[in-house]
Amino acid sequence: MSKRGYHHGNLRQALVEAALGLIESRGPAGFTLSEAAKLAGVTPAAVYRHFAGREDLIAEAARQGYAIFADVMRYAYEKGQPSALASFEATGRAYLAFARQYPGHYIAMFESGISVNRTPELAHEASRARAVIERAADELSQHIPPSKRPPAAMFSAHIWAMSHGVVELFARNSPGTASPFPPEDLLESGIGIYLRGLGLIAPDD
Amino acid sequence: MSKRGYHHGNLRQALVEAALGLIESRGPAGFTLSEAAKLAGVTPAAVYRHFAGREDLIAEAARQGYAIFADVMRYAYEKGQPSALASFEATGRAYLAFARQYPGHYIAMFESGISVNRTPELAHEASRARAVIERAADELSQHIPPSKRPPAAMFSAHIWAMSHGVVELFARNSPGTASPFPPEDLLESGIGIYLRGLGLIAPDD
DNA sequence: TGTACATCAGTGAACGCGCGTTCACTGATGTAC
DNA sequence: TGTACATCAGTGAACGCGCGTTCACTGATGTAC
Repeated sequence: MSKRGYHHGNLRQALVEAALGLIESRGPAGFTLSEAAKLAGVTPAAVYRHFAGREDLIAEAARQGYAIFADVMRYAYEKGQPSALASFEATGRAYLAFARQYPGHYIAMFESGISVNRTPELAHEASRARAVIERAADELSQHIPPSKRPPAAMFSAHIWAMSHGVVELFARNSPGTASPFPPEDLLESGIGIYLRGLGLIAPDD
Repeated sequence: MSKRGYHHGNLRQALVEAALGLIESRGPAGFTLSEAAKLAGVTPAAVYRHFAGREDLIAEAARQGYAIFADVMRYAYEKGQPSALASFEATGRAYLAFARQYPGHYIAMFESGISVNRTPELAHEASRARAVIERAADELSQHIPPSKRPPAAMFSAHIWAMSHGVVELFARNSPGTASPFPPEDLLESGIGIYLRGLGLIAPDD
């Protein structure tokens, strides 16, 4: 807002933010290159100075989302240390917190239909995020007797799936469906029951 | 295919099926009224003899999806009777089976962005499906001591969330992400661990 | 400090396209007599 | 069985629209001297 004139200053980032706003308020299909340009106060053609096209803009929005996501998860993980259990639970909560706090990013990442391998940068950030969850799961799995220990990647997948399902089904103001419980409670209790099933927390809470 | 001529015969259903095919192969955004009409061998204008518009066609596709879904779930439920546990597990499996067998319907129902309350018929079928899952959860919850029994709606929500998450993250040929495990195994083991956490199946497999 | 100049971010007009939707129409079908 | 007629499913042309993308351009900015 400070600089006004022929040159924008930081159009690239302004476009990403406009795109995120549109995606958040109108859904992945409601996003339009032209409208993002208009929101940024610029002609559609100007977008091509910074991005190869429409898809490329979405990919960058998703990349920034994965970057934030990975940071948030890692922070939660570290805060839970040295307890493997606390770390694991914290990353689960962080997942939901991220989805609520950055809905535009979340949609760009998971609902826009763009491939995680579209650009190397995007793939890199995505795998960084995945690595945090898997490390948390791996440490936790050390506390299960090896004989009955499921692969760590499997229960990180379980938690990821439940988190994602809660977000998609119950955390969105999805039209017409009222959530029966606060999504935070739903996820927290779900993960709790799951961990009890793994013998990682006491059955008699 | 039997009747060819000026009148189509059963254009309404043909349009729904064309729409489902498009949604399945191109995603919810790739669906186009004009293209569905073309696929059905008809002018776009003809669609308006049977539907109020584009959205209305999608809503009908979703409605048919919920109708099948409810039937499939109920069948699984009944097959598992009189064991509450077997019924519950069967509905979980049926969820995934439905998603795989009717991908077009699944997308129309959960990813097209149309509200479940868009038409009374759609809302009706959707609540029928929900009722089956909730009944299965309710019966199962009878086997938990009342003092430590979570609301049935809560763990039907947990299972729904995990199922949906598995479908969205691991059961789609989602571009660029390879599933670490067969989704069926993932869901089966996830539900197993969860039920163990509720004390509904023995901790020692 | 002032001038000449290269750079390159953004303009504005234009494009071809497919979209959803409308409209007056046409002609196949089925029914009444 | 044959004819007249009402019905209404589908036609075909047209619409206005916003889209993503291209192109030659312009003018603000920053640098060299």
